[in-house]
Amino acid sequence: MSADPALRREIPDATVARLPEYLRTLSRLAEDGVLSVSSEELAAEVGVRSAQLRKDLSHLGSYGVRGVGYDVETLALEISRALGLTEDWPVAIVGMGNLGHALASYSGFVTKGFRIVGLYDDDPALADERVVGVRIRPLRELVDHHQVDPIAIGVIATPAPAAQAVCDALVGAGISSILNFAPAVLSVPDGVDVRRVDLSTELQILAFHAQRKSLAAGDLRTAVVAP
Amino acid sequence: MSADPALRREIPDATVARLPEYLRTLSRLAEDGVLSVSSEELAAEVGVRSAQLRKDLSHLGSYGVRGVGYDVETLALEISRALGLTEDWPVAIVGMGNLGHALASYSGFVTKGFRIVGLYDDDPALADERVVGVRIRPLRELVDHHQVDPIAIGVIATPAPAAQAVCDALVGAGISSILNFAPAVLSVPDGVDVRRVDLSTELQILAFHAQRKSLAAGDLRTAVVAP
DNA sequence: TCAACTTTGTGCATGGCTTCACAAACGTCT
DNA sequence: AGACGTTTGTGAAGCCATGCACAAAGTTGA
Repeated sequence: MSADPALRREIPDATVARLPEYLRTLSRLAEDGVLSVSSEELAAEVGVRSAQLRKDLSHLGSYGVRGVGYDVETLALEISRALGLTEDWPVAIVGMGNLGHALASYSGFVTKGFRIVGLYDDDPALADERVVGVRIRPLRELVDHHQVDPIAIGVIATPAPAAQAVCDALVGAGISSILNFAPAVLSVPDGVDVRRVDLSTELQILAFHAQRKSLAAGDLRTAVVAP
Repeated sequence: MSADPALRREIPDATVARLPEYLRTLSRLAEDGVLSVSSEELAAEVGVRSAQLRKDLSHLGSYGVRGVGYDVETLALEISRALGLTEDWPVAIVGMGNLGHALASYSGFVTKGFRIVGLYDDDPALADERVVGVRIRPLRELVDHHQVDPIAIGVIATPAPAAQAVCDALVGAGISSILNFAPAVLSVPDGVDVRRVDLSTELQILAFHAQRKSLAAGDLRTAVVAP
């Protein structure tokens, strides 16, 4: 017998990025009372090819039954395990402006797997306000909090100029997983993971494709440029 | 002489996704009074390899000077042109809960290139409220608005169950670029671009890496599983 | 029990992206 | 004017991810 492949082998980043999507869809199917799905059906729901789905799942182990498909509950559990969602991860949000408030009350957060344990902002106007049952505190209190009740993931929702300083504070406190909503590139030591979510980057990518479409749709600008 | 490569050749998706980052960094350098950068310097700022930066830029044309580097202003302008940001794109946001409010007042929006022209929500409690100078209206008024004053990009910030219906409404009105913040996979006809930003997906990816780190750091779970 | 049918798991080919390494091109200094 | 040092732009190689196609493995029905 071999050990769980999820814990031994390397899972490609591209696969990891798709697992949350599979999990979400499986959860919805489970709620709808669906007991079993084929790779073809699940792939159609998620919007990927069935071969890709099967290859992705093969990195976790072999949880399907040939001729039948996958048991929805089992597969959801195995993906949860692979992602590390069988226990809750404590999350702190720094920067409680509009975005911070939105994130704190976002339903996705309450989803199994994550728990908000700290909200931080140095603006005195926000001090002691409560959001989803957690009190907003000044950032300097984060270190003490982390020592008593460890924080696994730090979310930065401050304006861009403050982001690096906040990041340094988080890293200094010993937090090594950071989700950054500020439009800034953070420099961190090795071993710290940063993921960035940036609204304006996404808009700009959409603008690029929109421009291509409008040019392709008979706009004559290319012809004007060429002699 | 050939026409602008940005308008004739295909720019790889991976490159397009990095251009906004280059542009943001160049804008910051320009504000700091920097006139010229080498690919090495700019790549270090952005966090990519210099060879990658040069290859990315080569898809736009040849705007560098050998032995010197790139003129900051010129390069910023050319990237703006390639992304289609030399004119403003009208944006509408649907769903004005916490997230919608945060997006509307997000500074990234006001950045050159985008302009909020419509805010929509069917909740009567929000009707006629003004955010950043724009009045919130019921979604059914979007079609009329779009006919008078075209909307290029639609942003969906509703809860997941409403997302597909809102998407259908946007597509029906003739909008073909959509940014989706709801945790749902949208099905759209060919020719419509959808980009999704999902908080919980990002958190789950972080959780995966955090778990790997904690396992690698001497946790004995793998040893227990193996015989 | 056995044949027919379904669906998984995966070797292999294909395509795209990243990285390397270097010639070509430019400025500078003598 | 010419040699030298620097930096770009790009062919070529390597790497990773995707998609194809099929054998293996399971179920169903007779």
